[in-house]
Amino acid sequence: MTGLTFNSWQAIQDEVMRRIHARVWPPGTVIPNEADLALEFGCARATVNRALRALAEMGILERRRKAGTRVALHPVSRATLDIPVIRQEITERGQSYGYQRLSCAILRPPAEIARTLWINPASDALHVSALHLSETRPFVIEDRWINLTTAPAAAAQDFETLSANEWLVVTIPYTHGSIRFTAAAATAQEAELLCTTPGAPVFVVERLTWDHERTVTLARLCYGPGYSITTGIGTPS
Amino acid sequence: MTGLTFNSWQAIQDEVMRRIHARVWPPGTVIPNEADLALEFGCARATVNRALRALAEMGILERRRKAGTRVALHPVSRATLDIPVIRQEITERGQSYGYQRLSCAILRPPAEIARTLWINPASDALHVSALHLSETRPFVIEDRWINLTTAPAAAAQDFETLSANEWLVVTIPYTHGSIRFTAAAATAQEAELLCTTPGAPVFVVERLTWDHERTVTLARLCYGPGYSITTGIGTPS
DNA sequence: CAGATTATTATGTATAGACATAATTGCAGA
DNA sequence: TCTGCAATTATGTCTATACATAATAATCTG
Repeated sequence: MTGLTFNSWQAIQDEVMRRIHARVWPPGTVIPNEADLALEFGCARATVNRALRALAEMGILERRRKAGTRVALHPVSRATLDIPVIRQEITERGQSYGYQRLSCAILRPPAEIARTLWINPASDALHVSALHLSETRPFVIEDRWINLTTAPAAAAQDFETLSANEWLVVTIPYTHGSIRFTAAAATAQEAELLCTTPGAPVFVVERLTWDHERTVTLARLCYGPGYSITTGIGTPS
Repeated sequence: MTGLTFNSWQAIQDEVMRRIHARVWPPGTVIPNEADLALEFGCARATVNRALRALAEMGILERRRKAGTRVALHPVSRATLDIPVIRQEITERGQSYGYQRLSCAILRPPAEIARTLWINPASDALHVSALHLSETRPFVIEDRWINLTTAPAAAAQDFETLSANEWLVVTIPYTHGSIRFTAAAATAQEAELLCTTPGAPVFVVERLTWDHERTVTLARLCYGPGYSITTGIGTPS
């Protein structure tokens, strides 16, 4: 008996975390139910629910109706990354942003692109490639295909001064998507644009976005050597 | 007046999303307050709060006390990645897992490592390097330094059959940490271990974990060519 | 008029009670 | 014994009300 009453959901969260850390509730343990915990902590069940739900969202607890709440066996660390618009990514580092369009054309996409975008391989799509600069130095190559069925307004744009990256976020909303991170060797063309040598390791981000049932755009962002993404993990506490 | 009543927080969330998409509330708009929305939707304020809070966590809305709730200007896409234990990462792909320890020794860490781990450069730390295999093929090189002040029990382990990766998660808890993703060129040693050529692009993940005020471990995971991390973005809807 | 103080307001959170829902458990019938 | 239905149970959620808190707006004072 602690005798103390925890009256905020944060305090309850901390106490639950403390017990998990202290191995009072080792991984795999089914912890007492909400009603019992509420009684022990001297608070309402809703408050306990709030605390446990937040921990479940972080991947520390696993909850299932009727089965109860258990401490996750493999506490996978969950990292949330914010992927800003490229301009923002650069200006947030206190550097000046530059943009240079390389090409913009409506053309027949390669078979693989057509398949990924779920469009008829015989129909056209908008292809835009551009270079984003940080302090006059090349930062990232943007190679993008836009589904004109979903975003017909894109055909009227030339993306000469405004990047497709920015135009899309303020014009064509998306409901969901997927993102992929890889390391690749720079092609001859990429190397030249990024002022590096062919075969140099580049960080590649591929994004595919959807608006409900339709694909919006497929973007391949190719970051030069030295680029890294950093974020925090674990309980922000 | 819609006349319809939205009685679940999910329905309210959907309706708010619909209005944002339909540009009824374009980016930057301050939306009506919770009380008014509750009245309009015919539900309790707590229900509206639940819906809006979830959207704020996703980065779609920005909320501040008194100032109100506004639609985010730059809807940064937020991706949450689950970083599992390496064994799990491999077995979840339906492949067999193999482990091979390369070295394990208590020694004086390089200056940079000591600084990152916040330990006295004159004191020792535990260094472990290992190779994780997927279907007998090299998958990732683990190069790790463990702070023996925080995890003294690690000194008694030889990590011959159980990887430090797994031993740590079940033995030494951590409260928070940071993670970094980069592309790098394989060194001669890394190339040999990963059965590739020196200079080949490798995907590098660096993780530093803390337990309250003390560092626990610094791990560098070096994934062979072809490796990629994929995750979803946007509203899981 | 500047600066400090107070009022207002929107979000944040707690509570008690109720009902909804999913999933397990156990019982009953074939 | 196996199958299927029903009881149980823990989480999930909604409501109405209340108070806390932070930040802005308004007001008062030197």
